[in-house]
Amino acid sequence: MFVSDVGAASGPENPQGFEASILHADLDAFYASVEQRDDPRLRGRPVIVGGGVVLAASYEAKACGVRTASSGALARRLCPDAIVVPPRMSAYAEASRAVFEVFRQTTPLVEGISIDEAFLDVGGLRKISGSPTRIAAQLRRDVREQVGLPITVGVARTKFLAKVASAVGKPDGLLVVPPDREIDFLHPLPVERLWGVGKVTSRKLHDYGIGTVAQLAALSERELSTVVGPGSARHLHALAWARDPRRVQTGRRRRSIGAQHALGRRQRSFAEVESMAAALVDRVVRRLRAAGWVCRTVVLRMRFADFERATRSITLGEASARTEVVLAAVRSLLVQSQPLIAERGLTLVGVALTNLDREGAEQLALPFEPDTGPPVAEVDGVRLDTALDAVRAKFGSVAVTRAALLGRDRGVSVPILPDE
DNA sequence: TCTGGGGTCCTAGGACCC
DNA sequence: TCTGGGGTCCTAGGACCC
Repeated sequence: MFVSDVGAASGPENPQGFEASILHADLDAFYASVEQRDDPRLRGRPVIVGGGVVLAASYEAKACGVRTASSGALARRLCPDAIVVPPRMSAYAEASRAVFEVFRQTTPLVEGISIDEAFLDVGGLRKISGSPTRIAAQLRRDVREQVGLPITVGVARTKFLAKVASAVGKPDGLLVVPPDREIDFLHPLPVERLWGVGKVTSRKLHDYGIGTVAQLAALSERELSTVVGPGSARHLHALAWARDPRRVQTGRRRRSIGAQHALGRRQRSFAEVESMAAALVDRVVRRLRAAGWVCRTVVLRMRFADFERATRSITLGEASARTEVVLAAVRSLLVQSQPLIAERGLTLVGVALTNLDREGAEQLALPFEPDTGPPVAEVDGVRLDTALDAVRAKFGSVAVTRAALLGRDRGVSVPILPDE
């Protein structure tokens, strides 16, 4: 029904402004494909990346019903022949860099969405590189030849349609949605294809008798808002009628940076939790500094035995990338949350830094904190970097008062909270 | 089935300021 | 005794995505 190969794509295209010139390029089963590329024995066989939870499944494994994010136990039951390999994050990061290099050879207008997908605007390239469809086909060949990975590309007039097109075109495909076929393409699809419809919204819609995009589109925005609220209604109604004015944006800056660690069901002492949080802080501020950022808000993420989540946050008086400042904030949030943790049992602890900003070098020159070098201490089985020890040595504790964090007290001579 | 590790965006109430 | 309006920031939570 729709163009799915280059040969069929050479028909007349629409006038400027209505042209399908946005590409959504999405690597297929990315981590698993990298593994199959690097180990010939894995080719053609079901491959699962990750142990406890499936991070990626090759298409051979997907054929057995294995899905990303399903539990490893279930995956092995569904697909006993699958080869399970541990993730090699640095290999994926390297592959991603190479693929994005190909993207940028194609057009400077590249908006990265994640490690394995991006939008490309090729609207102005017709004279140089040909039609968007031709460019998309060439891009797929280039990625295959230069990086050795399969990639699916969706081509459409809007980002959302391009994204849906690549999802429908998978694996290893090219799908073009011509502007005059958009509604025909979109309306038969299940509502879950709409960006912003997950588990909760999907249930609400189905309870209301809405299963397809066409059914959703038939509702007035007002009626839809009684089902999903005004914000979602506006957004979903627009998408269902193929309205999506967002442009491809280069150089979008990130909003937060974080690290987290699942703890399992075993009861942990508060000191143990604290040590893990300190290790997370260590990791995340290193990344922060390596990127040349400072943060102003520190968020403690928690998940409990019943899988409910909670966050607690604190905004600093002054942006910082200093380990001891972030550590003190996290410590204070942990102390604040201690009753909650004691009552509900912690199964995940995470630290996120938001309100990010670029900062000058003077902020990064720190009195006692090497930016590199191995962690030197081990507390409760968690390796810490020297900064924490320095803080402990200096203050006898890594907790400072909230007032100090908020910048109302200056310097290091702040009152210290009791360690217990 | 029993759950990892990274993110984004939106909403809403309260504090605070003018 | 009765009592405005608007704006920004902070905090927390919810939903969603890969």
